[in-house]
Amino acid sequence: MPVKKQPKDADTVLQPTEEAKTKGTPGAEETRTRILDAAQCLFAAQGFDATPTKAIAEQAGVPNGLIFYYFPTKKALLETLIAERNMLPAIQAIVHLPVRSDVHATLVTLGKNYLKVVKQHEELSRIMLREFRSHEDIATNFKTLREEQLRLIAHYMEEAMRVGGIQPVKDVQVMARVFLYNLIFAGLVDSLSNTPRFIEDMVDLLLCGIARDE
Amino acid sequence: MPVKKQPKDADTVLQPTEEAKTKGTPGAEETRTRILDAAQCLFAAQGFDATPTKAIAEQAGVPNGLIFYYFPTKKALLETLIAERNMLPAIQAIVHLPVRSDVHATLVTLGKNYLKVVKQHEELSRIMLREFRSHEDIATNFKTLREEQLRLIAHYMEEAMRVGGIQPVKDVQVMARVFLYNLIFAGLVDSLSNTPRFIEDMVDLLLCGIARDE
DNA sequence: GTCTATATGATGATAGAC
DNA sequence: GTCTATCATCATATAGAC
Repeated sequence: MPVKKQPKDADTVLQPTEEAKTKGTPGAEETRTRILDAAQCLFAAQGFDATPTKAIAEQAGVPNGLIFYYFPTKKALLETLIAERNMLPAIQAIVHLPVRSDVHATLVTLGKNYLKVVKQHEELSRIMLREFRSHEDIATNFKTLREEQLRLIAHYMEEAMRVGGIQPVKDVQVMARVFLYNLIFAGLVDSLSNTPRFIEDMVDLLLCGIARDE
Repeated sequence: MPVKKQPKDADTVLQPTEEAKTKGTPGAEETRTRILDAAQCLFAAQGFDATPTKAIAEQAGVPNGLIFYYFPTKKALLETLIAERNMLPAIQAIVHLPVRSDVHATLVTLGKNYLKVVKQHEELSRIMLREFRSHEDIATNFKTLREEQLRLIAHYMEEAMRVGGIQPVKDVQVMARVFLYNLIFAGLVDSLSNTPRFIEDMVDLLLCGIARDE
């Protein structure tokens, strides 16, 4: 059975195989990662069902059979991707940045950073958006992720407006939701509106034109 | 070769087969429709690649081989679905409704009607959202559809605010886009926020709290 | 137009040598 | 851990009887 770990950070490897220690041999961990990388890339581009394990093996540079040494089934490969490569930590990092007194600028920065994170996790996000109807666990993960993001963003917005001295016109929850949904859709579907301009316009709209260029 | 028509409205059938005229025999057109219905249902639930033609045939109550009498390939079946069952006419009907002097109420009605149309075309919309990355023609169709909807909604909003005597804070284009993207996402992904309350809150936010209960 | 039987190829997964 | 060869299954699509 393969070593199943949650390598959040690299370098936290438990027992780097003897060969990997001494020579340039790939090592089990790197092979596993290469398979995951290839699967992520292909699942995102063609979808889970349209991607043969053979294609994954080819892109990873390993024989087909080796995939099933590291993952019991093709589906487990998908589930591992979703479980191990979570974008939530990156979002948390963003909302821990300090807010400035300029609310508009703060929210625009938040939007740009958020879109940056989505782009960095684009393949995984696309996979989730595409497969969450077929796979219960992905649906759950996706939903939880959205709720967590909503919570974090709403909290950040609240803080930003408190510091900026702005009385929100409406519940911040609604603002956060409109903000989040638009950025997800803009980032994952309508790549054309993926411009800084769109974010500024949206924040402008959310803030009702006030607090601009404070 | 099968009769390829674009039955926008029913009853526009060209030559109802003799049997269909006289007896209760299904008739070619109905068989074709049943296959399309089954495909639509299954593609939406499991995805195109995960749906065998055999499953479509079973759900339609026809033998597997008959599918390929009406459609040359499985992919053609998908393309026919997208081409023949377009939701744009329904959207056009919505934005031809008269605007009232109460802008808030007008936009809330627009939102509710839009969500209703999306729900009526839910299966097709889900298919588009899921498959547009793999099929060029679906991507094009999807994009065009979004742009058309954006145009229609922006125009309708402009009219609503002109009649309501409200000076829009920002470009109506931005408002329309935020409105549309949120409703698509709410309707197709986050079914929980698919509530009248969400629409009202969103319109409230878009209108900056003004024009409420005029 | 409808149905049965089947060709042909690809797929996920396994066995076992190294 | 890595690799080759292969199994069993199921997929799309076709041929041809009715």
